[in-house]
Amino acid sequence: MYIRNVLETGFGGTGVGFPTNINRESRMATTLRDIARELGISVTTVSRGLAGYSDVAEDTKARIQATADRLGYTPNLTARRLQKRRTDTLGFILPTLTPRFSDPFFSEFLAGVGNEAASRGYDLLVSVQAPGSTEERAAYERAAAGGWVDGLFVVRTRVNDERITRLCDGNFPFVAFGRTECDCEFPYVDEDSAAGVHQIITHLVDLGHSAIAFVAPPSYLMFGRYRIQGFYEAMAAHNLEVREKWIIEGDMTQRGGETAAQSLLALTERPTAIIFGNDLMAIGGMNGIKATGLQPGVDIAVGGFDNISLSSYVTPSLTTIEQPIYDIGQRLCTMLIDVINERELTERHVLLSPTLIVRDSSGPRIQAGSRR
Amino acid sequence: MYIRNVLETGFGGTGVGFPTNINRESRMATTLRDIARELGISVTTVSRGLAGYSDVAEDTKARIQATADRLGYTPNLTARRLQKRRTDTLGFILPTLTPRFSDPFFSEFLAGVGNEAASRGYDLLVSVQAPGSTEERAAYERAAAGGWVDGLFVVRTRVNDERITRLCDGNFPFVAFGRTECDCEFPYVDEDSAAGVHQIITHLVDLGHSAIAFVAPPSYLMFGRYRIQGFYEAMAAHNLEVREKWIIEGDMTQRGGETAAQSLLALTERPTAIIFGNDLMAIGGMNGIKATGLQPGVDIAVGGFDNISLSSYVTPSLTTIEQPIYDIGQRLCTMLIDVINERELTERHVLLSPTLIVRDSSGPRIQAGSRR
DNA sequence: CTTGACACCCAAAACGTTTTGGATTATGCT
DNA sequence: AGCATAATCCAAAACGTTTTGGGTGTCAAG
Repeated sequence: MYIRNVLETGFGGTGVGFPTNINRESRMATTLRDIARELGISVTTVSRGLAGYSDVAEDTKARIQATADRLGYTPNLTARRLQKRRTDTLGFILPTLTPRFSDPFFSEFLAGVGNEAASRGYDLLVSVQAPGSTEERAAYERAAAGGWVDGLFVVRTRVNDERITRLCDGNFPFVAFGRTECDCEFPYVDEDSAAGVHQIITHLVDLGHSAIAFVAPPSYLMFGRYRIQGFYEAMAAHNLEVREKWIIEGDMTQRGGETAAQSLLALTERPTAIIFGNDLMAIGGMNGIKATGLQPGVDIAVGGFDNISLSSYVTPSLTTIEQPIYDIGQRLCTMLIDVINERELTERHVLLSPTLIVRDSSGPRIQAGSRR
Repeated sequence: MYIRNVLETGFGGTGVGFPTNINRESRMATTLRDIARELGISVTTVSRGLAGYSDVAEDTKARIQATADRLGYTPNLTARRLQKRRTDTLGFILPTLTPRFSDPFFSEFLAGVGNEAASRGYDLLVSVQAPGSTEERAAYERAAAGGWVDGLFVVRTRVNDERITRLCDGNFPFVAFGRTECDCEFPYVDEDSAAGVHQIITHLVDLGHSAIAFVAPPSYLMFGRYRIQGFYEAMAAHNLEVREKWIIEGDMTQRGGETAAQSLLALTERPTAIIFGNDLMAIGGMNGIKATGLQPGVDIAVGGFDNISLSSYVTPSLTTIEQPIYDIGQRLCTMLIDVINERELTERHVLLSPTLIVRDSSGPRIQAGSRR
């Protein structure tokens, strides 16, 4: 016999290859039609009644509501979305460097975005994809064209970020945490990383340091770029020499910070201070320093970036640059909702001034002994 | 004039009150119909062609694919979902105690779930809601009935968890991280918390401790309950006296651990060891201990729970009970997908045996001097 | 020259909602 | 009575996809 309606080959779309769902009979949700049939009125009236249109008599409204409650009616979101052509959902594609990541950055950002979204009646669709992967590209593609979400958050912007150019081209609503190098104009919130590095270097110089190393974030990330740039500028502004060996690119993890610190301390000419591109690396770095028998905050000054909630709890507590990720998430969320609803943004480009948080890891004033 | 079709009153459903979307004309996505019209064939054939049915001539398939690519076709997921009656989306309602949370637990769990989901072609819908709030209830209601998601993760199970009873009643696919006290049967993964506490207490007893305090997780959380219970049992097993004053309920945050530690050390009869209900509290607690001039790991032994990635980076490094949250997330995700697709689970109830990770915070063997 | 088998295609229905464009009846006003 | 107005209600279309239940033409075997 000739078999039809059976999927033999691969899939064309983005669907998934699971066996067709056997009828889950126990879960027959009640629909508008059920209510309508029950009351002997039309589906239209039920729909409009529930939606509160003045079109429907108060008395009818009440009866509709009553049977809706009795039958345990919940609107089918998918159908609603199809008709309204909006999903009331915001998308967020997590760029995880390592599959097994655990970056407080994300949970804090998610908290800010999530709380704000929830209070505005939006849901959050999260997808985890390796940055630059084809899967990531596919996810953005799907987002931009498939009615997957109403708008997107782009985080950890990259230098020449193809995600952004793609979304700009497609004219898809999105907001970014961070800037990028491209011609297109888009709403973003960013922290002035260069200014942050400047502050921390000034702080270290004030403490008497001049041999300052930098464990940089990956340079393909825009904020990495800015921080590195800021590092050079600030060093120049203080007339300090920059040694190329004292600049190492880290991978944003504790382990990365640890190994970076150790390789810096293995140099014949050691720095007296190390700035890390984020707190996670700084915390790992301090461990690396301890492992070589030195004390961070005493023998080596350490500075971080982000002020994650744990940085005040490590020992020594971490001198760092505050980055209010939660607030940024919240703010970006309201911005995105405004963009989606085509409201004018009061500010399309927000550049936050960082604040230095001095704790113990930068240590006390040192003798000018190590000056060169 | 009488105005119609304008929403004067509130909404009936779960919709949101934004102005009706002004036609975003620039974003007219191409549909199957566009492709069909272009090729002069039917929508059916286009759909089946893209889906790879043998129903369609190879040549036609190729032409369909070509124009689909040319027109930049992406299937409308909402329409697909409505028709297929499945969303290929898994739901996750984050119970955040404080609005401004930042718990590595969630980011790690999200990573595990998210990676697994992505590789299986599922998306993740995340909502942030305060535990026990009406909004949380509404979110679960919507999930269970509205075709919002295909299945749910329930985390941080509570004693007598109404979320679980509700989902069981509704026969909705879900899996839980943790058990609960109710009659219903459901798939879960949990760690044997009681056994974990047992291990850590045995470790402390081996080191010579007998005056052991416990900063417990909230007792309305099921794992809190188990850990408290385990504490009593283990103490009894070692013939150690439990002082009620040495048991404090914490709020799972660093700050909570800090204040708990300080109030324990303010007692006239001090414990020599403190076990914290999670690593976050333990890290905060160690700071509290330092603040009173004592050294954790030297004057006071400290144990945690979870083994978050930072616990090996604090000073002293934290002795704790490993809880492989990432793996649990991954495992729960495959379980949930199996449940959704009505496959038999190989294991419906997984109870993981914890492993003790000894680091510096539990300190060396002490004199039996403080024995009573 | 039938008769199947086969390869390819399609119209219509369905999913559950909202919107459109009236229809129907009652009410008040000249 | 005649006419506008108000108060309710509703059938049908639409959203974009997949599934159902066929149809049509070709070719080889009888």
